[in-house]
Amino acid sequence: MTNINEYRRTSGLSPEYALLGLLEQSPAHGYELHQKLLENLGEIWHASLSQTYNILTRLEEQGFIQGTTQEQEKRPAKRRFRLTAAGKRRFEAWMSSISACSVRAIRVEFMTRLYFLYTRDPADALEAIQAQNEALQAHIVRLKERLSNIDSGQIFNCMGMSLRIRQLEVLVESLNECKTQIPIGS
Amino acid sequence: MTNINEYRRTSGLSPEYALLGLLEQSPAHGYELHQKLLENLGEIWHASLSQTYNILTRLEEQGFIQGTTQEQEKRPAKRRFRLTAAGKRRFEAWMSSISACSVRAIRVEFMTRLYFLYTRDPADALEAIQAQNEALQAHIVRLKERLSNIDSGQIFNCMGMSLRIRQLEVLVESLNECKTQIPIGS
DNA sequence: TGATATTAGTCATTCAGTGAGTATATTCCG
DNA sequence: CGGAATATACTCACTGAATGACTAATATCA
Repeated sequence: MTNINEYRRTSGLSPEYALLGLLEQSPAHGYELHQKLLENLGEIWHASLSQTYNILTRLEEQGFIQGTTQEQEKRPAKRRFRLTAAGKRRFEAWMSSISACSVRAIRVEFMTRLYFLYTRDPADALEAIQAQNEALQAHIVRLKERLSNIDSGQIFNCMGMSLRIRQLEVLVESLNECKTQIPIGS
Repeated sequence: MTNINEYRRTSGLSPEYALLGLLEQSPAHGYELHQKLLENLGEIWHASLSQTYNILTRLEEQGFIQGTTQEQEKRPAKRRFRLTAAGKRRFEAWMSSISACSVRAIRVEFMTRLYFLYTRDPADALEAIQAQNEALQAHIVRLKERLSNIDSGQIFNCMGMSLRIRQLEVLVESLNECKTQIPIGS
């Protein structure tokens, strides 16, 4: 039960979980992971190759993945990574969590989760949208309350907040539309 | 003409320019700047006090601001910052630039610029909205083209892109509404 | 009188993200 | 057939965003 370092902050939004998710599907080396990321989530994340390696290095230091070096005669060594038990736990915890209620977190992190949920079972994806939308709506209510407390003379604070609220409201609509685009078994 | 370091990348979105702008209004020390930021743009930026100091330190290293240490008997020294000529140039360049066409950049960076433009001359703010909106619309067109080139089997790439486009479209609407909320002389 | 808030700041650390560089193998084009 | 481009595979050093813990003094209120 080596759960050293297991509870770090839930990430400031990097493709970290996407990498864990890809590794959960099958072990791979960095270059390969970068390719898959581009292919499957390329419009969502924009990680450079070296950024990908950075994250992999960190994940290994934290014990979520483990790389085995494959020496190759002539060519430089490759590293094939696989998920550790701790990594699997981290990924699963993330899969059943809810994203922060910010436009970016939803568009990027939540969409990624949706992708992995969907590849397991489309029904899970629909459920996740439901849950996320409820969280979003609750958040919108809080923000509206906050907006009403801002001195209306502070027009830029008001505008900034209104703008944010409007974006979140549209996000809810968009997620509902997404539901209709996810093909389910039925 | 000391323009060493003058053309760095246009910032990955930190309250940097907000600080320059506040200093352009009048010299101040870090704590004070942090207060003003909270008051005037608190719903837009969320910089901690130490983050504010970090940025001030960097801006000084880069020669955009200059601090004079005021020794005080008993209390630790204060630093009062003022804008240098290079800092003034940097700020002005930013003031007449256009923000990146991302939701966050608009909600945060552009709104900040709007605030400073407005405090100078509300008419400038209206003009800036116009320019920014045109850039946004052009960007939306590009993104739509890109969307149409994504293999429609890549449903998550498609959804991510559609979502982003929708957000930007709403942003354009919102900015137009902002125009009506900005009181002008007339 | 003691607790708490305000003013004013430093320091160390983690993580995001970029750009340049290294090295080899394959493939394509003329 | 040779050279150029492209794909594979990765390292390193850096800037910068952001947080949290810490220091230290004064003012204020109960």
